Amino acid sequence: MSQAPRPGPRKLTINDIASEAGVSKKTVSRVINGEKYVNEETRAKVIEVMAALHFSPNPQARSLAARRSFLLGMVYPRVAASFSDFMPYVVGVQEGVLSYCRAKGYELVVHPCDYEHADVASEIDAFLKRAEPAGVVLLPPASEFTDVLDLLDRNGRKFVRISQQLDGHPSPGVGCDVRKATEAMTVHLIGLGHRRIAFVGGQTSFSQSEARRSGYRDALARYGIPVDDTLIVKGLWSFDSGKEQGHHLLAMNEPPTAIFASSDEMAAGVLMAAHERGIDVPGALSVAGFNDMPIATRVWPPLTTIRQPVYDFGRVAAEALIELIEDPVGTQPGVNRAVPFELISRASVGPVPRVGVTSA
Amino acid sequence: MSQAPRPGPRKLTINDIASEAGVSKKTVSRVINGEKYVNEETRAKVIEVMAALHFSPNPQARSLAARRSFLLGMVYPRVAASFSDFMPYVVGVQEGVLSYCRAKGYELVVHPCDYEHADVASEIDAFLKRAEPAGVVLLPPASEFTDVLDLLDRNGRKFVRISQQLDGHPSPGVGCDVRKATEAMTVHLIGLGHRRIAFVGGQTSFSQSEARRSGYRDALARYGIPVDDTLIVKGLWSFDSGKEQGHHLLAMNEPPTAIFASSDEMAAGVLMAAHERGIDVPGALSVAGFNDMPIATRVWPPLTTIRQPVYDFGRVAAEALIELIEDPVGTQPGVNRAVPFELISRASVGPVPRVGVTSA
DNA sequence: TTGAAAGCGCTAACAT
DNA sequence: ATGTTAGCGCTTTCAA
Repeated sequence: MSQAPRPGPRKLTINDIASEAGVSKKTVSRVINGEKYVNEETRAKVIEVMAALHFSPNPQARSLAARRSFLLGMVYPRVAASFSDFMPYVVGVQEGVLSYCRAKGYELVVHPCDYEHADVASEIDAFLKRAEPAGVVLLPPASEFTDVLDLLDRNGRKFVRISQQLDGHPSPGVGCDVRKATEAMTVHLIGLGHRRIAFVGGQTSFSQSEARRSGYRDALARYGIPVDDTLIVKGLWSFDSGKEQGHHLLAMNEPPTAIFASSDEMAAGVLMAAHERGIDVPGALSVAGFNDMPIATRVWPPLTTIRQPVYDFGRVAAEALIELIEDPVGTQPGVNRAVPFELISRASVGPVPRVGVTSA
Repeated sequence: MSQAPRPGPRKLTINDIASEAGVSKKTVSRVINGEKYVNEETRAKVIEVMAALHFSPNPQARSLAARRSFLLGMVYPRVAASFSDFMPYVVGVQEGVLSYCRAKGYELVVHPCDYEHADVASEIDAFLKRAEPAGVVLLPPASEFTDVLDLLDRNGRKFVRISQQLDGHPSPGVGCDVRKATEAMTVHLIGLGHRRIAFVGGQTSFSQSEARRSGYRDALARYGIPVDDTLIVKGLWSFDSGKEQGHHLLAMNEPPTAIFASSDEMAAGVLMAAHERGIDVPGALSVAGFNDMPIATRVWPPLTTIRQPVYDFGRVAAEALIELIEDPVGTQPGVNRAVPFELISRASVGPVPRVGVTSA
């Protein structure tokens, strides 16, 4: 019967390997940890015995004795139900982190958390106490909550932030320059002749919303285009809010010729609003998104957008974190690592329409 | 300076709590583990001291001494790059698992793995050896690979499968009856007058593809509709393959009036093919999907589909797994738990067109 | 380059 | 209801 509570052969320990290989347990330990000063023949013998017996050292015992954990933590928002545009971001980062930490012998403990309720900082702290990972990668929005960062700092936790605000805290940060990316997209639209460019931002509580908005403003300023505040609206990052704001903008007396939404999810919502109003995209309206999520190529027309290399975020963050853990003296704590973004041009953006015909 | 390698106050141990509370360390241990036979006053005192000192027991030491892990593992396919339709499934299950295992004091170690290369069974086995979780939740396709299940069994691992094939192995399984769900959707289409119903299945190597196909066949049989094999095609679960198969089907001399794709991703691809051919959905063609993923409501028209309660899969699987771990004698190993599916009716499916006009 | 002894922080087994 | 002792499987420290 499957999974019956049978005793099984007693689990192998380092002692079994030691006696089988004819060395002391300490020597086996040295081989396991790749230490220097082991005779190459001894090492080979030990490795051979371990392989033959399918031995694998007990990670908990190792952690206890060495006073170090072989676990890395990752903190991010719950994304299954709401907030789903963020899902590919989280998963991408997660796989990036794993690609590196596996190679370094760490496993990943995940901690999605609810940001609606309660005291997030102590919730995260409690997680760290329960799991005791060697370090933790923080994704937005936790990576941008000062009270979280300060608490972790006070408790001597090692962490790396993945954030749009690299210089938001004196701890290592990884991310793209979002302000610059937003500016690049806006310049792209201006280059196609657009002048009435609307901007659908996110909730102001997220600092990245602000970064995106200022990139938009800077680009307009650079080309001497006056900022029309009625063209700057706020969504909630969601599809529905994008649709709502799209309808709002397209119902204006003098509607924009281009709408730049600061997430693909919202851009898809804008697209839906245009469809519902019979407005041709990109003939009468250009729509741009942000993030290059899967949805960007699932809608019609596919979205021009900004790609953030989320997998790289994860890999680079894991790299920085493991450096911090394994070489706490050599590492500059506050060093940030910027990863380049990419403007992806697809069919949802085109030249400004010749005449002011934008609605049916 | 943030995250400097400072010594910090020596970490608290159970001994500190014991002396502070004026009891032995064993009593503290009893309180931590919620054991019976502790005087209520003593218990209260210990709890008070632990709270006051912000004490949290070292999980690694606990695991070592008690010879049990407080980690649960989760094995699933890598979904960031390819295969992205599966992402919400994985994330949903993950959050379901977490909702239950946190409540029970377990943390979750994740293991996305590549199924393209190598020996999956030993790859998973190596993960279990490195992390030594108390048990593991297997998602498809690992949950349907007999060699994986057999190896885990031989090694005395505790696991629960989330799978479409509940009776595919004598170990606990959680999932929906997919054959029945496919049948229900086909019957739904038949009820709307459709007779030429195409079916876009998945890769035959996945057993769930077969279950879905047979549900389709059964429904047709029940209504005395002959099976036209040219209407049964294979995709790769992906958007692109759905689009390709959609074009193929719609280019037929006598094209189907309804296309039932066995994933939303593929259904979205079919929709795209219809758009490209100027075929009105649902006026001239009905399109149904499977899974009720976010994309189902991001396309136009939104997809009629089958919802699988993935969060519940996760929660129920964690429940079953922890039962297996904590009460290995009382649990029936082979007990499966079916979770009900739901047919979600949206605008992509309508009555069969009056005349045979299906293309522009 | 190797080994012996001590102990990481906790729980099991057996007292009392 | 509580305490004592021994040890979980490994690494550290120090000696050889």
